[in-house]
Amino acid sequence: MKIVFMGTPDYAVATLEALINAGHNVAAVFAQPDKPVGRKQILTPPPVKICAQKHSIPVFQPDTLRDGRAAGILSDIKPDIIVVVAYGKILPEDILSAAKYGCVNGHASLLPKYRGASPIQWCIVCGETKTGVTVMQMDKGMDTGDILKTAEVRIGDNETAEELFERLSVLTAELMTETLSAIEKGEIVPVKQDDSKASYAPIIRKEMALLDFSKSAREVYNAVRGYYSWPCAYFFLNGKRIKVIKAELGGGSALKPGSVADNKDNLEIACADGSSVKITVLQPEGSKQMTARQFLNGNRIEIGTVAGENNG
RNA sequence: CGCGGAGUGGAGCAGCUGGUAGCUCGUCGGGCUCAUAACCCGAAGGUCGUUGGUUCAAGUCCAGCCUCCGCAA
Repeated sequence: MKIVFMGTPDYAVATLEALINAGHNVAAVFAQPDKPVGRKQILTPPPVKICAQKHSIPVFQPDTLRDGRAAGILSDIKPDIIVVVAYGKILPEDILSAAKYGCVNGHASLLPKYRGASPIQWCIVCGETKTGVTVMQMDKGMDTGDILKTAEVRIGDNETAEELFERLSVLTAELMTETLSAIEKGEIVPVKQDDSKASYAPIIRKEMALLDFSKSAREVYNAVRGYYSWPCAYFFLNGKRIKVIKAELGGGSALKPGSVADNKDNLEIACADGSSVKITVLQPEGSKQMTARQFLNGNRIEIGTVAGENNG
C-alpha cells in the first residue's frame, strides 16, 4: 500500500521499518520538528526522521497540522492509508479523511483502558499485570476510534516501563503490518470501544514521580518501575533529591512510613502498613548513579531519618 | 555565555578561616568462630583533574582549560 507514516520517538521506529520491510510504499513521513536536547541544547532530529532519511523517504516536520498545508501535501501524495504511532500531535479532520482507508493508530494499551499519552507508564504504576497494543481507526476523539486489532502481553512482576516500551514497540510493528494486510484483504471488522470502561493515562509530569511512602511498598515499587527510565522516581533525603534507579520489595518495617529502616547494604525505607522497599541503585542530585551501598559509604544516613522535602 | 553541583588512595565521601591528608567500604595478611557476607588486629595503596599565579608554605586562595553530573528544555 501507499502509506504516509506519522511518528516521532524511538518507539515508532520499529513500526516504520516493519512497514518498509513488508514492502509497502512509504511515500512520506511526518515527525515532530527537531528539538533542542541536552545541556548544550543541541538541535536534535527525532529518531523517526533519522530512520526515514536513511531510507530516503521525504520527511515533513510541520509545527501545526491545522493550517491546511499538511492536508495539501497529503492530497498530492494520495496515500491509501496514514499510519500513526506516537506522533505527538492531534490530527484535524481534514487529515483524518485524507486517505482512502483513513488514519490508523497503534496505541500501547488494551483500549478502551488507558487512553491518552502515557499508557505504558500508567499500566505499571497502577500495578496492571497485563497490557497490550491496539490498532484502531482514528477518529476525532482521543484514542476513541474503532478497534481493528489487538494483541495482549503479560507485564513482568519486575518489568520497568523502559523494558515494556521496548517490547510493545516491536509488538506494535507486528500488529500494524498484520492489520494492514488484513485491511487490504477486507478482513477487518471494526469494533466499537465500550466507553463506559474507558480510563485515561495522562501525560507524565515529573512531579508525579515523587514517591509517596504512605502508600504500600508494592505501590511504591510499581512507581519506581513505571517511571523508569524517565522521569525516574525520586524522593528527598536530608534535603537532597535522590532518584531511585532500582528497588525491590523489602522485608518490612514497623517504623513510620518514610523512615529509613536499614542502612546496611541497601537503603530500606518503611512504607504503609509495615511494608518497606529496598532501594538498591540510586542517584543523588549532582552526582552519578551508584549502588545504595556506595551511597551509604559516603553519606551517614541514620536509621529513622525520615524522607521528605522539609528535612535536612 | 540558561541555572547549579562536582573532580582527593579501587568505590563513595570529609577536609571550616592555607602549614605536607582523614572517614565508611573494598583489597591483602593474621586472629576469633562449627561457620560467616559477622567481629578483632595489622598492612598496602593518593604527584589531592590540568595549566599558570599569589605565598616562606596550597588539596585548601585567584585565573584559564579539560571532564562528569543535577535542573531546565
